[in-house]
Amino acid sequence: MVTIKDIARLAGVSPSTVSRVVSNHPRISPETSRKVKAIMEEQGYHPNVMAKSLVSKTTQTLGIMLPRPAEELFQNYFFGELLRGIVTQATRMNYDLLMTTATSSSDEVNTISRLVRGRRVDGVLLLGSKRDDPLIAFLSKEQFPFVLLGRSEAYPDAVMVDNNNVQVAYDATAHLIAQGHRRIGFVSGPPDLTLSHDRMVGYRQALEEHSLEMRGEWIVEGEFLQESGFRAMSQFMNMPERPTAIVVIDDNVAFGVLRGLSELGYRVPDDISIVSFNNIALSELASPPLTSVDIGTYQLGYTAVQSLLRVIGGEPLHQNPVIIPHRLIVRESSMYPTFKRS
Amino acid sequence: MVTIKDIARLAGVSPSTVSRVVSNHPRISPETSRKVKAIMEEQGYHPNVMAKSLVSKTTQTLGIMLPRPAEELFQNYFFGELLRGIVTQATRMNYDLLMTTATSSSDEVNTISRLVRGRRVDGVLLLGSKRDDPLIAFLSKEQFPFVLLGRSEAYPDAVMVDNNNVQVAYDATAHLIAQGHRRIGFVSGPPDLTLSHDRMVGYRQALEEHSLEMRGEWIVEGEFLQESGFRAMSQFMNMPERPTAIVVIDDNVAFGVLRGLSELGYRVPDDISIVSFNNIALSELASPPLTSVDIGTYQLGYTAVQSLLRVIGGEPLHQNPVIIPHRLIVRESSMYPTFKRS
DNA sequence: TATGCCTGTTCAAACGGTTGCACAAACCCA
DNA sequence: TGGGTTTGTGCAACCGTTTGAACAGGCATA
Repeated sequence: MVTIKDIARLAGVSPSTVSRVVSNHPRISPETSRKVKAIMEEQGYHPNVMAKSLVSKTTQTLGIMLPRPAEELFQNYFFGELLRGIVTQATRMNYDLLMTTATSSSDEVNTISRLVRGRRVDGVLLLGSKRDDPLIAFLSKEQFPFVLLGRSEAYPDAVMVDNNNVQVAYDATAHLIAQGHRRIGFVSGPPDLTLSHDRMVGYRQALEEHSLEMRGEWIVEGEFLQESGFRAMSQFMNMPERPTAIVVIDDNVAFGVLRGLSELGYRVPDDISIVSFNNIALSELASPPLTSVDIGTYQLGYTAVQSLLRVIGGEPLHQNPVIIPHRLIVRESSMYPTFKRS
Repeated sequence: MVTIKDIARLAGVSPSTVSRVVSNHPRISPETSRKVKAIMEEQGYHPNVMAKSLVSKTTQTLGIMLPRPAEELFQNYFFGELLRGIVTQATRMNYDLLMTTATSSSDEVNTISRLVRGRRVDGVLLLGSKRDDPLIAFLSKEQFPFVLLGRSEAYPDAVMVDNNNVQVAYDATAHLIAQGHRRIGFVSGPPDLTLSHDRMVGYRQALEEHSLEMRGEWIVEGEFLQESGFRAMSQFMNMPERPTAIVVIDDNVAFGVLRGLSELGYRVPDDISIVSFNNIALSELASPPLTSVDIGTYQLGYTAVQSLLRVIGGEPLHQNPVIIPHRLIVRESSMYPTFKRS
């Protein structure tokens, strides 16, 4: 392992001089700089990152905490796209990414506290938030830089990047109503997630504003898995008065819904219409192609990193939360009247 | 920031004693240990990771280098599942994961050299390998612990975790032959990837052994993207003598193939049969469900971490490369004769 | 009672850098 | 020509830990 001292010795200067060459200190003579740089190059010297951050108290690393259970997340295209946004922006800004996950949810705070108090990272990105999230509580109390990809009611001062998920769900539901549907169901995600909650609120709001019936049995809560969608369908379709359209919390779940319906012998959108959220690449390739709300997943990740770096740098935020715009992409799965007419 | 010195002062002992309490040194009296631990707890003390690794020369961190272009990878379910295997095993073994990617392919070696020479990580996981990969060359030369998720001909001593991709493709192709197909095409990935190369070899081997015709125009190379599959179809289906079955490099690409065929008005498997690789969760939900080779993606990631930790620990490897078993999952997309008969 | 061995703790150096301060040499200008 | 300023470099302290060596006191053994 070649260190700064080795370079110094070989160049016949002191370690401090080498250090200053590396950091382009203005008072280094061009000649020395050239000589030292040549030797560094020749020896393949890179400053030891640990030593550096020990004195600079900065790591050029962002922590990303995968929520529990991580399994669910990984099986979702959504995650890959989000991660892409995160990695792209972090790399561009010369930051590395440290990924951790806890082995159990009771271990979550411990895991992050290791990162934070061990000064392992300069800031933390929280992917998704529970409605009462101990991680947010911890990071707030520690006054450690973090950004929440999502929303927290309990900590309105937390820096957040999110969609307006109430509006997102409202738009999706309103679209179905505009298509003539009057009985609309909702396949939701885990109820303790802010995301599920917000979308549920939007769905309810849309029904209410149009004075449509809201039935408890038309709402099913599950996971972000295809299975959940699949199971929800056997529940729904056995009802005497079943919905004619369904809002689904996530495309992945919607794939399960489609499969469930096809196994039960129903056709989409003729027998029942579907809209879902996130608009992953495959939505377009489903049969039928899924109507879905594009929530700007890549931009979500990208922006979150941007905000986090701002927090770390102590720069002011223009606004909080940052709301990423969404857009309803209408495809065949919800083209009920039009489709039937044609 | 509370340091070991603060704890020492509050407990009325020396920093070395605190350090020894943390590491459960046998010569610490139970009483001291109790006292110090109480104070650590009260102060929320965690050892500074940087300082620790500066002296221990170990980081408890694994680097994972995302290949260029990262975009392609992220759009693939395959990646999420692989990452899940990696994260799970790393977390279980108390290692963190550092993700980097290069901004350009010329920057790849630089990026990894920063990690390696900066002693930022204890070992590196290389996801996928090009046939002549400068990263492998670099890591080999540096004698830095790394594991290749894939295969390298140029560096047979590198530690590798891989499928037998020749056999994988052979099995898939042989299955089509067994179904009665005689004209079989291949939609491949980027030719410089070992993966594409190996699967191409397996495909060729199967054809050869059954004395089937091998036509250059029946082979198309593309990216791991749906678009590639889509485009390949317009090429194939315009040929006077087109294949009756196609082997596709990846499920994601196969989705594009399916869409292409459906837009051109062909039915699968009646008009043309499809088999592909990786067996991502959605293969089952495609229409028709995709025949695909399950390559044990999760296990691939999981095992790679295991191997890497073994290399880092200087433990002997039982075998190299470690070959993860695969299994052909036959679904409707290749059920040509059966399907037609029924 | 002197000797050696535990036991529990402290001391100080080391890990590989950064940086404020000191200082010598060169330069400038009156 | 002498004072002040600038320029280029070195010294030494410091970041927060670990760890080998030293050491003081207690205990057992001969």
